[in-house]
This record gives sequence, C-alpha cells and structure tokens, in this order.
Amino acid sequence: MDGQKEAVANAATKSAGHARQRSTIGFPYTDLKSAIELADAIHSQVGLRDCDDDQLAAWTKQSSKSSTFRVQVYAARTFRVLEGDGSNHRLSELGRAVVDPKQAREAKARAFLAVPLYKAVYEKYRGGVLPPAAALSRDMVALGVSEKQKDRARLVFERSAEEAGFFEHGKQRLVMPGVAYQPDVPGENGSERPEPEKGGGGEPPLHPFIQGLLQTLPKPETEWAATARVKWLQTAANIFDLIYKGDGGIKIETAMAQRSPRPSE
DNA sequence: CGCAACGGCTAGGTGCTCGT
DNA sequence: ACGAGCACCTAGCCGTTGCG
Repeated sequence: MDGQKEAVANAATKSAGHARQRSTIGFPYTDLKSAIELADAIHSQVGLRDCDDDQLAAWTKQSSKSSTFRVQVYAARTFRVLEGDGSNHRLSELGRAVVDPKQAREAKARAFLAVPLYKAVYEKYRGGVLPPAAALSRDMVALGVSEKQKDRARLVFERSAEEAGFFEHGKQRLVMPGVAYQPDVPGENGSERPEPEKGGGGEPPLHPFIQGLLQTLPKPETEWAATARVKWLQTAANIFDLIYKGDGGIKIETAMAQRSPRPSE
C-alpha cells in the first residue's frame, strides 16, 4: 500500500466529515443465494473437507484478494452456511443441509434467521404486513444498521427473504416457509437448538450427511468405477471423522487393486 | 507493549436495467 | 432519451490478533 496515497485519502475522508459509522447489528452485504453458491462450490469440490481462500475463490471464478469474494465469504458465515477460521473454510452443519435438496428448504429458512438483523425484523413483523421500503430501511437503522447502509441492508434482506422462501405469500408479508423449524438461533440468548422432530418415536433419523451419502450410492449390479468408489469411501471416511467421536484419519487409497473376496467365495 | 498482518466491514464509483 | 433503482465491484478504514 502506498502510504502517502493512504494519508491523502485519510485526510480527504476526515476533512469531508465522513465519519465512518459501524452497524451495531450483524447483517450480510450479499444475499443468501451468493452464500449458497459458496456452499455449493465447497460441496461439489471437496465435500465436507476444508478448503482455503485461493481454492474457494478459484472455484467461484474470483480472486481471493477481491473484496467481493471476502464480502461473499463474510455473508456465508453470517448466514452460518460456512464456518472456519481465517482463510480456511468448510461447510457448517447448516451449510450441509443447504446443499442437500431434501433439506434445503428448511435449511434456507434457518440460514435466513441466523442473521441477527433478519431475525429481529422477522420477530417484529411476524404475522403482520411489512412496511414500505423506506420505512423498512428506517426500521433497520433503528435496529442498528449504519445509516449509509440501510438501503443496501434492505435490498440484501429482500433478496435473501425471497431465496429463503419468506415471500411465498407476497412481498408484503414475511412468512416462515412451511417447515418444521422453530426460529431459534443456537447459542443466542440461551435459546436452545430446535429439535427436528418431536414425539415421533421409533428410530432417530439418520444424520443428514449419512443420508446424503447413501443417496449417492449406485444401485447394485451397476457399473461403478474404482476411482469413483475410492472417492465415495473417502467421503464416507471424512463424514465419519466429522460426526463420530474417536480417532479419525482414515485414508482410502486406489492402490487396493485386488477385489476383496465375497462372503460366499 | 508496540507493531504488523489480517480480516471484518463500509463507502462510493460505474454500468446496467427498466419504467416513464 | 432520461432518470431512478439496482447490481457489481474496488479501495481502504478500523478492530482484532499474533508475535517479537
């Protein structure tokens, strides 16, 4: 960075009286759709494993240095579909659900309400009619959004609500899509995690990862290339590492060229 | 404890779309 | 044609964290 140039920029900003105002409530600068794109990219490239900035940026045809990319990553974390530290990224539990077509609808609603600002707006207007754009922007300022960011916050809010299915009954009403989810954000205000099914009895449902994994399993008696099998098994190993306690680190290698004997043989 | 690096976040410019 | 609204993008401010 050119220090002199920066100093000039600082002076210009300060002399013009542009005091930077920071929002006091969390909200993303890009919409839920762009966050899901990142989740999709990670899911399709490395599944449940970690990736870094450069990889994720390349998969989404961006530069890891660009602020657009950084804002997108920040948004994905705000929606809680991605997690990680620094330049490391991985799918969160919510992110895994978002990329699973069977759970996407509920997961998107959860992601939407994971944003403090959106949850506050939802709580305020649930069951009622949303105000016009200008009034909604003002409400967002009252909730803690920076004055200069109110319109952007509202736009991103509206697009995200659309993506999450909250506008299924028209843009005048913010309605939780018909999913079995109670709008609680884990770890906030002592609220508890929503339980997926209550009083259902019987077998607990399989972990979403296991469900997703099983869905990708080819039918018996069909062709399944060894490399694809290794990939599948390695993914399974990674899932086991993630969801089960105990020592992990299982590594599947293509070197196992010989077929293991069938039980009947 | 001070400095540097990093990452979160904001401000604002540019170009496109769409309604009038 | 023109203006408003919007999407996309970059520059860079500022708080946090790690390290010597």
